[in-house]
Amino acid sequence: MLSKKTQYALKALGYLAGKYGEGPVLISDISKKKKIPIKFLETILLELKQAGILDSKKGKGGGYYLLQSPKKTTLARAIRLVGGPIALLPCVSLNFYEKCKDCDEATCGLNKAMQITRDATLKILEKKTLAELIDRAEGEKVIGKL
Amino acid sequence: MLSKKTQYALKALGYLAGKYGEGPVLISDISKKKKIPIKFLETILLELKQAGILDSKKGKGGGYYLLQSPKKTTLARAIRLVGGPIALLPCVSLNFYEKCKDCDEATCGLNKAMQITRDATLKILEKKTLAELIDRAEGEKVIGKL
DNA sequence: CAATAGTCTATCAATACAGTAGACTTAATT
DNA sequence: AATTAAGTCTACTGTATTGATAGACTATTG
Repeated sequence: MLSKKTQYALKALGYLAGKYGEGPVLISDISKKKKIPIKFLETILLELKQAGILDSKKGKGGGYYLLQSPKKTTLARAIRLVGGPIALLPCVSLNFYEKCKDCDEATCGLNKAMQITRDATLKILEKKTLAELIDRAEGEKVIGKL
Repeated sequence: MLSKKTQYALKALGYLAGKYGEGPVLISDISKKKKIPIKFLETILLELKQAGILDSKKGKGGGYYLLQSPKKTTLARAIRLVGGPIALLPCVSLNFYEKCKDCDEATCGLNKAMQITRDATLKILEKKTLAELIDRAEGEKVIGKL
């Protein structure tokens, strides 16, 4: 399960994707439209900025916006940035690998099964992008432009 | 990420799969071989018994054993029993579904992406069984028999 | 009856998760 | 320069979940 934080992050990114090219979007706007507690959202957006996928402008007329076209950022990347590993076990994680103590990966059946699962999941999450997160009721105008 | 509990459960089940048909296996045996804290393991095995995938015998010569051939129990089932949902979001979970408040599943991009991911994951976990968890260094003798 | 082995009840510490408060900085507008 | 709008930073806090343990109890075998 993705944490609430990760869910909020993806929702917010989807919203920003729908507004890509329209300049900075207010935190409070995202918060209202996506029903995300504003203070929590602040910390999430900041984290995404520091990770280099968002940028922001301070002061009047400020807000957050995607640095790149929504199609440039995969869901796998977004999830990893705020939510950590995608794999089901540390010993099969590509980005957060940790060796299993007391079990030989070469012969461990669990390791192999989880590796295959991970590959199937990644095949999708590395292909899908923030553009896919745009709500189909709201974002029709933008989707064509990408 | 699977919880420690789920990992332990899968390891234990893999071990029992390797001993299928050899009678009851001691908790302490599983604990030692798979390096699982014995008291924690006790509660896990009990849970698996109550869920109907293991059975046990008390007293001398007792222990735990699989009720059915390892090939009869899928990894998806085992994971759900002790670890809960496999899907990444409640709103795309088949067994632990919860409606998203404030978001329409028909148009939500996130919902759709996570549904596709879930399907890919399940396609594997519903096919793989406890037999696949048998350590390839230990279980050679048994695998042929299944 | 003694020894063995699973079962039940209760509890605990540590961590992660979800969320909040408030002071502070930066930028645009008047 | 003053005002206002907006993001940034520091520091909490409560709750739930996770991972684990202790000890008494029950059932079975020889």
